[in-house]
Amino acid sequence: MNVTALGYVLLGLLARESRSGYDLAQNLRRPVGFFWAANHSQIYPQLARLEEEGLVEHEVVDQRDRPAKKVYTLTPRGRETLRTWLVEPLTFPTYRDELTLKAYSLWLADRVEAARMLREHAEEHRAREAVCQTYVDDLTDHASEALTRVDTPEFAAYVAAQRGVSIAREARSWCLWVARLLEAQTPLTEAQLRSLPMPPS
Amino acid sequence: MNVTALGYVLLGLLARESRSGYDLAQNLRRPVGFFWAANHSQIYPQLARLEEEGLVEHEVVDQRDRPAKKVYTLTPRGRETLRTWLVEPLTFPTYRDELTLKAYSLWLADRVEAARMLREHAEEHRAREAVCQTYVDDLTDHASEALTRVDTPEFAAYVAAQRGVSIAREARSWCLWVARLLEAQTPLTEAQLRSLPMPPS
DNA sequence: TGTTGCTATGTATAGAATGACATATGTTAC
DNA sequence: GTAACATATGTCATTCTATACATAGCAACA
Repeated sequence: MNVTALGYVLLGLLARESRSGYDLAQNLRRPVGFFWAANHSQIYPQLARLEEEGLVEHEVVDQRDRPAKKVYTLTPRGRETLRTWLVEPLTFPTYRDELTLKAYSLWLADRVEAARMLREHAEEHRAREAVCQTYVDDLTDHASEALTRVDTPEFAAYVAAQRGVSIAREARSWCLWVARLLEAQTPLTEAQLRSLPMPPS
Repeated sequence: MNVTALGYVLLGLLARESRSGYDLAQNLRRPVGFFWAANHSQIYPQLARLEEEGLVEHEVVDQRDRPAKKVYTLTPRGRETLRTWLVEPLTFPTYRDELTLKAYSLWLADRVEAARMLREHAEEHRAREAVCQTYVDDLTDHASEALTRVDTPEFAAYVAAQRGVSIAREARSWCLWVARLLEAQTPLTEAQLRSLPMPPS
Protein backbone atom coordinates (compact mmCIF):
# COMPACT_ATOMS: atom_id res chain seq x y z
CA MET A 1 0.00 0.00 0.00
CA ASN A 2 2.45 2.58 -1.27
CA VAL A 3 0.52 5.81 -1.76
CA THR A 4 2.20 8.77 -3.41
CA ALA A 5 1.73 12.42 -2.51
CA LEU A 6 -0.66 12.85 -5.42
CA GLY A 7 -2.53 9.81 -4.18
CA TYR A 8 -3.13 11.49 -0.82
CA VAL A 9 -4.27 14.66 -2.57
CA LEU A 10 -6.92 12.69 -4.41
CA LEU A 11 -7.96 10.77 -1.29
CA GLY A 12 -8.30 14.08 0.56
CA LEU A 13 -10.59 15.50 -2.10
CA LEU A 14 -12.66 12.32 -2.33
CA ALA A 15 -13.03 12.24 1.47
CA ARG A 16 -15.06 15.43 1.13
CA GLU A 17 -17.11 14.41 -1.86
CA SER A 18 -17.17 11.75 -4.58
CA ARG A 19 -15.91 13.14 -7.87
CA SER A 20 -14.84 12.21 -11.38
CA GLY A 21 -11.26 12.38 -12.60
CA TYR A 22 -12.17 15.46 -14.56
CA ASP A 23 -13.52 17.18 -11.44
CA LEU A 24 -10.38 16.26 -9.54
CA ALA A 25 -8.27 17.78 -12.31
CA GLN A 26 -10.26 21.01 -12.01
CA ASN A 27 -9.76 21.05 -8.23
CA LEU A 28 -6.04 20.57 -8.74
CA ARG A 29 -5.98 23.78 -10.75
CA ARG A 30 -7.71 26.36 -8.63
CA PRO A 31 -8.30 25.72 -4.95
CA VAL A 32 -5.93 22.88 -4.09
CA GLY A 33 -3.53 23.70 -6.92
CA PHE A 34 -1.93 26.40 -4.78
CA PHE A 35 -0.51 23.61 -2.61
CA TRP A 36 -0.29 20.72 -5.00
CA ALA A 37 -0.72 21.06 -8.75
CA ALA A 38 -1.21 18.20 -11.20
CA ASN A 39 -2.85 17.69 -14.56
CA HIS A 40 -5.26 15.08 -15.75
CA SER A 41 -2.62 12.89 -17.38
CA GLN A 42 -1.26 12.14 -13.91
CA ILE A 43 -4.64 11.88 -12.25
CA TYR A 44 -6.29 9.15 -14.36
CA PRO A 45 -3.48 6.60 -13.94
CA GLN A 46 -3.21 7.49 -10.25
CA LEU A 47 -6.92 6.83 -9.73
CA ALA A 48 -6.52 3.43 -11.37
CA ARG A 49 -3.69 2.59 -8.97
CA LEU A 50 -5.70 3.72 -5.95
CA GLU A 51 -8.56 1.53 -7.10
CA GLU A 52 -6.25 -1.48 -7.52
CA GLU A 53 -5.22 -1.05 -3.89
CA GLY A 54 -8.81 -0.81 -2.77
CA LEU A 55 -8.64 2.78 -1.54
CA VAL A 56 -11.25 4.12 -3.99
CA GLU A 57 -14.07 2.68 -6.09
CA HIS A 58 -15.72 4.02 -9.21
CA GLU A 59 -19.15 3.93 -10.74
CA VAL A 60 -19.98 4.99 -14.29
CA VAL A 61 -22.61 7.72 -14.31
CA ASP A 62 -24.43 8.57 -17.54
CA GLN A 63 -25.35 12.18 -18.09
CA ARG A 64 -27.99 13.63 -20.41
CA ASP A 65 -26.24 16.62 -21.87
CA ARG A 66 -22.64 15.52 -21.35
CA PRO A 67 -20.38 12.47 -21.84
CA ALA A 68 -20.61 9.77 -19.20
CA LYS A 69 -18.22 10.01 -16.29
CA LYS A 70 -16.58 7.75 -13.72
CA VAL A 71 -17.43 8.93 -10.23
CA TYR A 72 -14.82 7.84 -7.69
CA THR A 73 -15.69 7.24 -4.04
CA LEU A 74 -13.40 6.75 -1.06
CA THR A 75 -13.56 3.30 0.55
CA PRO A 76 -13.34 2.84 4.35
CA ARG A 77 -9.84 1.54 3.79
CA GLY A 78 -8.94 4.65 1.79
CA ARG A 79 -10.27 6.81 4.58
CA GLU A 80 -8.13 4.97 7.14
CA THR A 81 -5.05 5.30 4.95
CA LEU A 82 -5.63 9.04 4.68
CA ARG A 83 -6.22 9.42 8.43
CA THR A 84 -2.97 7.62 9.20
CA TRP A 85 -0.93 9.75 6.84
CA LEU A 86 -2.33 12.99 8.28
CA VAL A 87 -0.56 12.75 11.62
CA GLU A 88 2.66 11.20 10.35
CA PRO A 89 5.77 13.32 9.98
CA LEU A 90 6.15 14.81 6.49
CA THR A 91 6.74 11.98 4.04
CA PHE A 92 7.84 14.00 1.02
CA PRO A 93 10.19 16.52 2.57
CA THR A 94 11.84 17.97 -0.52
CA TYR A 95 11.25 21.68 -0.42
CA ARG A 96 11.81 23.69 -3.58
CA ASP A 97 11.67 27.42 -4.05
CA GLU A 98 12.84 28.78 -7.37
CA LEU A 99 12.51 32.40 -6.28
CA THR A 100 14.91 32.13 -3.34
CA LEU A 101 17.16 30.18 -5.65
CA LYS A 102 17.29 33.14 -8.02
CA ALA A 103 17.82 35.46 -5.07
CA TYR A 104 20.96 33.54 -4.24
CA SER A 105 22.47 34.56 -7.58
CA LEU A 106 20.96 38.02 -7.62
CA TRP A 107 24.33 39.70 -7.29
CA LEU A 108 24.99 38.81 -10.95
CA ALA A 109 21.76 40.28 -12.30
CA ASP A 110 20.88 43.55 -13.88
CA ARG A 111 19.50 45.67 -11.01
CA VAL A 112 16.66 47.25 -12.93
CA GLU A 113 15.54 44.02 -14.58
CA ALA A 114 15.77 42.11 -11.32
CA ALA A 115 13.69 44.69 -9.46
CA ARG A 116 11.08 44.50 -12.21
CA MET A 117 10.96 40.70 -11.96
CA LEU A 118 10.51 40.89 -8.19
CA ARG A 119 7.73 43.47 -8.44
CA GLU A 120 5.93 41.28 -10.99
CA HIS A 121 6.23 38.38 -8.65
CA ALA A 122 4.93 40.46 -5.76
CA GLU A 123 1.92 41.29 -7.90
CA GLU A 124 1.26 37.60 -8.56
CA HIS A 125 1.31 36.96 -4.84
CA ARG A 126 -1.08 39.82 -4.27
CA ALA A 127 -3.52 38.14 -6.65
CA ARG A 128 -3.01 34.75 -5.01
CA GLU A 129 -3.60 36.29 -1.60
CA ALA A 130 -6.85 37.80 -2.85
CA VAL A 131 -8.07 34.42 -4.10
CA CYS A 132 -7.24 32.72 -0.81
CA GLN A 133 -8.84 35.58 1.14
CA THR A 134 -12.00 35.03 -0.88
CA TYR A 135 -12.13 31.45 0.37
CA VAL A 136 -11.58 32.63 3.94
CA ASP A 137 -14.34 35.24 3.66
CA ASP A 138 -16.79 32.84 2.03
CA LEU A 139 -16.28 30.33 4.83
CA THR A 140 -16.58 33.01 7.50
CA ASP A 141 -19.80 34.33 5.95
CA HIS A 142 -21.52 31.12 4.93
CA ALA A 143 -20.17 28.43 7.27
CA SER A 144 -19.51 30.19 10.57
CA GLU A 145 -21.34 27.42 12.41
CA ALA A 146 -19.17 24.65 10.96
CA LEU A 147 -15.99 26.63 11.64
CA THR A 148 -16.52 26.37 15.38
CA ARG A 149 -15.85 22.63 15.23
CA VAL A 150 -12.45 21.30 14.14
CA ASP A 151 -13.88 18.07 12.70
CA THR A 152 -15.65 19.78 9.78
CA PRO A 153 -14.30 20.00 6.21
CA GLU A 154 -14.98 23.74 6.42
CA PHE A 155 -12.61 24.15 9.35
CA ALA A 156 -9.85 22.33 7.45
CA ALA A 157 -10.48 24.43 4.35
CA TYR A 158 -10.36 27.56 6.51
CA VAL A 159 -6.95 26.87 8.04
CA ALA A 160 -5.58 25.81 4.63
CA ALA A 161 -6.86 29.02 3.01
CA GLN A 162 -5.38 31.09 5.85
CA ARG A 163 -2.07 29.40 5.13
CA GLY A 164 -2.42 30.49 1.51
CA VAL A 165 -2.98 34.08 2.59
CA SER A 166 -0.10 33.91 5.02
CA ILE A 167 2.37 32.47 2.50
CA ALA A 168 1.37 34.97 -0.18
CA ARG A 169 1.83 37.91 2.19
CA GLU A 170 5.21 36.69 3.31
CA ALA A 171 6.36 36.24 -0.29
CA ARG A 172 5.04 39.61 -1.37
CA SER A 173 6.60 41.38 1.58
CA TRP A 174 9.99 39.85 0.85
CA CYS A 175 9.83 40.55 -2.90
CA LEU A 176 9.07 44.22 -2.34
CA TRP A 177 11.80 44.52 0.28
CA VAL A 178 14.45 43.14 -2.12
CA ALA A 179 13.10 45.24 -5.00
CA ARG A 180 13.45 48.38 -2.86
CA LEU A 181 17.03 47.44 -1.97
CA LEU A 182 17.89 46.90 -5.65
CA GLU A 183 16.40 50.25 -6.58
CA ALA A 184 18.01 52.17 -3.71
CA GLN A 185 21.24 54.10 -4.03
CA THR A 186 24.36 52.31 -2.85
CA PRO A 187 25.87 52.11 -0.33
CA LEU A 188 22.85 50.69 1.43
CA THR A 189 22.34 51.67 5.05
CA GLU A 190 21.99 49.23 7.89
CA ALA A 191 18.43 50.46 8.39
CA GLN A 192 17.54 49.48 4.81
CA LEU A 193 19.02 46.02 5.25
CA ARG A 194 16.99 45.52 8.41
CA SER A 195 13.78 46.90 6.94
CA LEU A 196 12.20 43.54 6.01
CA PRO A 197 8.92 43.38 7.92
CA MET A 198 9.01 39.92 9.45
CA PRO A 199 6.08 37.78 10.50
CA PRO A 200 5.91 37.66 14.28
CA SER A 201 7.85 34.86 15.95
CA MET B 1 20.69 24.96 -24.37
CA ASN B 2 17.95 23.52 -22.19
CA VAL B 3 19.01 24.02 -18.59
CA THR B 4 17.02 22.43 -15.78
CA ALA B 5 16.31 23.95 -12.38
CA LEU B 6 19.04 21.82 -10.85
CA GLY B 7 21.35 23.02 -13.60
CA TYR B 8 20.77 26.63 -12.55
CA VAL B 9 21.36 25.70 -8.91
CA LEU B 10 24.76 24.32 -9.83
CA LEU B 11 25.61 27.28 -12.07
CA GLY B 12 24.64 29.62 -9.20
CA LEU B 13 27.00 27.88 -6.82
CA LEU B 14 29.82 27.71 -9.34
CA ALA B 15 29.40 31.41 -10.11
CA ARG B 16 30.54 32.08 -6.55
CA GLU B 17 33.37 29.59 -6.47
CA SER B 18 34.69 26.61 -8.44
CA ARG B 19 33.82 23.35 -6.72
CA SER B 20 33.82 19.57 -7.11
CA GLY B 21 30.66 17.53 -7.49
CA TYR B 22 31.11 16.34 -3.95
CA ASP B 23 31.28 19.92 -2.66
CA LEU B 24 28.15 20.81 -4.61
CA ALA B 25 26.35 17.85 -3.08
CA GLN B 26 27.30 19.11 0.39
CA ASN B 27 26.05 22.61 -0.46
CA LEU B 28 22.77 21.12 -1.64
CA ARG B 29 22.30 19.63 1.80
CA ARG B 30 22.83 22.44 4.23
CA PRO B 31 22.79 26.03 3.00
CA VAL B 32 21.13 25.86 -0.39
CA GLY B 33 19.22 22.67 0.42
CA PHE B 34 16.60 24.72 2.24
CA PHE B 35 15.52 26.00 -1.18
CA TRP B 36 16.54 23.23 -3.50
CA ALA B 37 17.66 19.82 -2.32
CA ALA B 38 19.39 17.19 -4.46
CA ASN B 39 21.70 14.28 -3.93
CA HIS B 40 24.91 13.34 -5.67
CA SER B 41 23.26 10.83 -7.99
CA GLN B 42 21.55 13.74 -9.73
CA ILE B 43 24.48 16.12 -9.53
CA TYR B 44 27.16 14.11 -11.31
CA PRO B 45 25.12 13.45 -14.48
CA GLN B 46 23.87 17.05 -14.43
CA LEU B 47 27.43 18.39 -14.33
CA ALA B 48 28.28 16.23 -17.34
CA ARG B 49 25.31 17.67 -19.25
CA LEU B 50 26.29 21.24 -18.33
CA GLU B 51 29.81 20.54 -19.54
CA GLU B 52 28.49 19.11 -22.83
CA GLU B 53 26.67 22.37 -23.40
CA GLY B 54 29.77 24.40 -22.61
CA LEU B 55 28.41 26.05 -19.47
CA VAL B 56 31.00 24.58 -17.14
CA GLU B 57 34.49 23.05 -17.46
CA HIS B 58 36.36 20.69 -15.18
CA GLU B 59 39.91 20.07 -14.18
CA VAL B 60 41.16 17.03 -12.26
CA VAL B 61 42.94 18.07 -9.08
CA ASP B 62 45.08 15.56 -7.20
CA GLN B 63 45.13 15.81 -3.44
CA ARG B 64 47.70 14.46 -1.00
CA ASP B 65 45.55 13.14 1.80
CA ARG B 66 42.34 12.53 -0.17
CA PRO B 67 41.14 11.02 -3.47
CA ALA B 68 41.52 13.21 -6.54
CA LYS B 69 38.57 15.41 -7.45
CA LYS B 70 37.10 17.13 -10.51
CA VAL B 71 36.87 20.84 -9.91
CA TYR B 72 34.18 22.46 -12.05
CA THR B 73 34.38 26.09 -13.17
CA LEU B 74 31.73 28.29 -14.75
CA THR B 75 32.46 29.36 -18.33
CA PRO B 76 31.56 32.87 -19.59
CA ARG B 77 28.70 31.26 -21.49
CA GLY B 78 27.48 29.59 -18.32
CA ARG B 79 27.56 32.91 -16.54
CA GLU B 80 25.50 34.54 -19.28
CA THR B 81 22.97 31.71 -19.21
CA LEU B 82 22.59 32.15 -15.46
CA ARG B 83 22.26 35.93 -15.73
CA THR B 84 19.50 35.60 -18.32
CA TRP B 85 17.52 33.11 -16.24
CA LEU B 86 17.68 35.31 -13.14
CA VAL B 87 15.38 38.03 -14.41
CA GLU B 88 13.00 35.77 -16.34
CA PRO B 89 9.59 34.94 -14.90
CA LEU B 90 9.60 31.72 -12.88
CA THR B 91 10.30 28.82 -15.21
CA PHE B 92 9.39 25.94 -12.92
CA PRO B 93 6.16 27.15 -11.37
CA THR B 94 4.93 24.00 -9.67
CA TYR B 95 4.45 24.80 -6.01
CA ARG B 96 4.07 21.94 -3.57
CA ASP B 97 3.37 22.08 0.14
CA GLU B 98 2.65 18.80 1.86
CA LEU B 99 1.80 20.44 5.17
CA THR B 100 -1.04 22.58 3.82
CA LEU B 101 -2.18 19.51 1.96
CA LYS B 102 -2.52 17.65 5.23
CA ALA B 103 -4.25 20.65 6.75
CA TYR B 104 -6.91 20.37 4.08
CA SER B 105 -7.87 16.92 5.41
CA LEU B 106 -7.29 17.78 9.05
CA TRP B 107 -10.98 17.47 9.87
CA LEU B 108 -10.57 13.68 9.62
CA ALA B 109 -7.62 13.43 11.98
CA ASP B 110 -7.32 12.62 15.63
CA ARG B 111 -7.15 16.03 17.36
CA VAL B 112 -4.46 15.14 19.86
CA GLU B 113 -2.25 13.38 17.34
CA ALA B 114 -2.68 16.18 14.80
CA ALA B 115 -1.77 18.84 17.35
CA ARG B 116 1.33 16.88 18.29
CA MET B 117 2.35 16.60 14.63
CA LEU B 118 1.92 20.34 14.14
CA ARG B 119 3.94 21.19 17.25
CA GLU B 120 6.73 18.88 16.07
CA HIS B 121 6.68 20.62 12.74
CA ALA B 122 6.76 24.03 14.44
CA GLU B 123 9.85 22.87 16.31
CA GLU B 124 11.55 21.89 13.06
CA HIS B 125 10.88 25.33 11.66
CA ARG B 126 12.26 26.92 14.80
CA ALA B 127 15.49 25.01 14.20
CA ARG B 128 15.52 25.96 10.53
CA GLU B 129 14.98 29.58 11.42
CA ALA B 130 17.91 29.45 13.83
CA VAL B 131 20.19 28.06 11.10
CA CYS B 132 19.14 30.75 8.63
CA GLN B 133 19.50 33.44 11.31
CA THR B 134 23.05 32.24 11.87
CA TYR B 135 23.82 32.93 8.23
CA VAL B 136 22.24 36.39 8.52
CA ASP B 137 24.23 37.19 11.66
CA ASP B 138 27.49 35.91 10.21
CA LEU B 139 27.07 38.09 7.15
CA THR B 140 26.10 41.11 9.24
CA ASP B 141 29.12 40.65 11.50
CA HIS B 142 31.80 39.66 9.00
CA ALA B 143 30.72 41.15 5.68
CA SER B 144 28.92 44.38 6.56
CA GLU B 145 30.99 46.22 3.94
CA ALA B 146 29.95 43.86 1.12
CA LEU B 147 26.29 43.99 2.18
CA THR B 148 26.08 47.70 1.30
CA ARG B 149 26.44 46.82 -2.40
CA VAL B 150 23.82 44.71 -4.19
CA ASP B 151 26.31 43.21 -6.66
CA THR B 152 28.15 41.14 -4.07
CA PRO B 153 27.57 37.42 -3.41
CA GLU B 154 27.22 38.34 0.26
CA PHE B 155 24.25 40.59 -0.45
CA ALA B 156 22.50 37.82 -2.38
CA ALA B 157 23.22 35.30 0.38
CA TYR B 158 21.85 37.81 2.90
CA VAL B 159 18.48 38.30 1.19
CA ALA B 160 18.17 34.54 0.58
CA ALA B 161 18.92 33.79 4.24
CA GLN B 162 16.39 36.41 5.33
CA ARG B 163 13.84 34.63 3.16
CA GLY B 164 14.68 31.43 4.99
CA VAL B 165 14.05 33.13 8.32
CA SER B 166 10.86 34.66 7.04
CA ILE B 167 9.44 31.42 5.66
CA ALA B 168 10.32 29.48 8.80
CA ARG B 169 8.62 32.05 11.04
CA GLU B 170 5.51 32.07 8.91
CA ALA B 171 5.31 28.28 8.97
CA ARG B 172 5.92 28.08 12.71
CA SER B 173 3.38 30.76 13.46
CA TRP B 174 0.73 28.97 11.42
CA CYS B 175 1.49 25.53 12.88
CA LEU B 176 1.16 26.79 16.45
CA TRP B 177 -2.07 28.61 15.61
CA VAL B 178 -3.68 25.46 14.22
CA ALA B 179 -2.32 23.36 17.09
CA ARG B 180 -3.92 25.77 19.60
CA LEU B 181 -7.24 25.55 17.75
CA LEU B 182 -7.13 21.75 17.79
CA GLU B 183 -6.37 21.73 21.50
CA ALA B 184 -9.00 24.33 22.40
CA GLN B 185 -12.48 23.48 23.64
CA THR B 186 -15.20 23.54 21.01
CA PRO B 187 -17.11 25.51 20.00
CA LEU B 188 -14.27 27.78 18.92
CA THR B 189 -14.82 31.50 19.23
CA GLU B 190 -14.49 33.97 16.40
CA ALA B 191 -11.56 35.53 18.23
CA GLN B 192 -9.71 32.21 18.21
CA LEU B 193 -10.32 31.75 14.50
CA ARG B 194 -8.94 35.22 13.82
CA SER B 195 -5.96 34.84 16.12
CA LEU B 196 -3.41 33.86 13.44
CA PRO B 197 -0.68 36.50 13.58
CA MET B 198 -0.20 37.45 9.94
CA PRO B 199 2.88 38.92 8.32
CA PRO B 200 2.25 42.55 7.48
CA SER B 201 0.79 43.20 4.06
C1' DT C 1 -22.96 21.98 -41.88
C1' DG C 2 -19.05 23.30 -39.78
C1' DT C 3 -16.50 25.21 -36.11
C1' DT C 4 -15.60 26.28 -31.53
C1' DG C 5 -15.57 25.02 -26.82
C1' DC C 6 -16.45 22.50 -22.63
C1' DT C 7 -16.88 17.99 -20.72
C1' DA C 8 -14.74 13.58 -20.26
C1' DT C 9 -11.06 9.95 -20.42
C1' DG C 10 -7.21 8.15 -21.71
C1' DT C 11 -1.95 7.05 -23.83
C1' DA C 12 2.92 8.02 -25.15
C1' DT C 13 7.16 9.75 -24.47
C1' DA C 14 10.78 12.02 -22.52
C1' DG C 15 12.84 14.11 -18.59
C1' DA C 16 13.59 14.36 -13.56
C1' DA C 17 14.02 12.50 -8.84
C1' DT C 18 14.69 8.78 -5.43
C1' DG C 19 17.12 5.25 -3.32
C1' DA C 20 19.98 1.54 -3.88
C1' DC C 21 24.12 -0.34 -5.59
C1' DA C 22 29.06 0.03 -6.59
C1' DT C 23 33.92 1.39 -6.14
C1' DA C 24 38.06 3.56 -4.42
C1' DT C 25 41.44 6.48 -1.49
C1' DG C 26 43.09 7.93 2.76
C1' DT C 27 42.69 8.82 8.02
C1' DT C 28 41.88 7.66 12.61
C1' DA C 29 40.91 4.78 16.37
C1' DC C 30 40.80 0.24 18.48
C1' DG D 1 45.27 -5.62 11.06
C1' DT D 2 40.79 -4.06 10.62
C1' DA D 3 36.85 -1.45 11.17
C1' DA D 4 34.69 2.85 10.84
C1' DC D 5 34.41 7.11 8.62
C1' DA D 6 34.91 11.02 5.43
C1' DT D 7 36.13 12.08 0.80
C1' DA D 8 35.22 11.30 -3.96
C1' DT D 9 32.71 9.67 -8.24
C1' DG D 10 29.77 7.18 -10.59
C1' DT D 11 25.55 3.80 -12.39
C1' DC D 12 20.96 1.55 -12.24
C1' DA D 13 16.08 0.69 -11.64
C1' DT D 14 12.01 2.51 -10.60
C1' DT D 15 8.93 5.98 -9.95
C1' DC D 16 7.16 10.56 -10.82
C1' DT D 17 6.26 14.49 -13.66
C1' DA D 18 5.31 17.26 -17.83
C1' DT D 19 4.01 17.90 -22.33
C1' DA D 20 1.97 16.55 -26.06
C1' DC D 21 -0.95 13.48 -28.54
C1' DA D 22 -5.44 11.24 -29.19
C1' DT D 23 -10.43 10.37 -28.99
C1' DA D 24 -15.22 11.33 -28.23
C1' DG D 25 -19.99 13.34 -26.69
C1' DC D 26 -22.75 17.24 -26.63
C1' DA D 27 -24.10 22.34 -27.03
C1' DA D 28 -24.14 26.75 -29.01
C1' DC D 29 -23.66 29.49 -32.78
C1' DA D 30 -22.83 31.06 -37.49
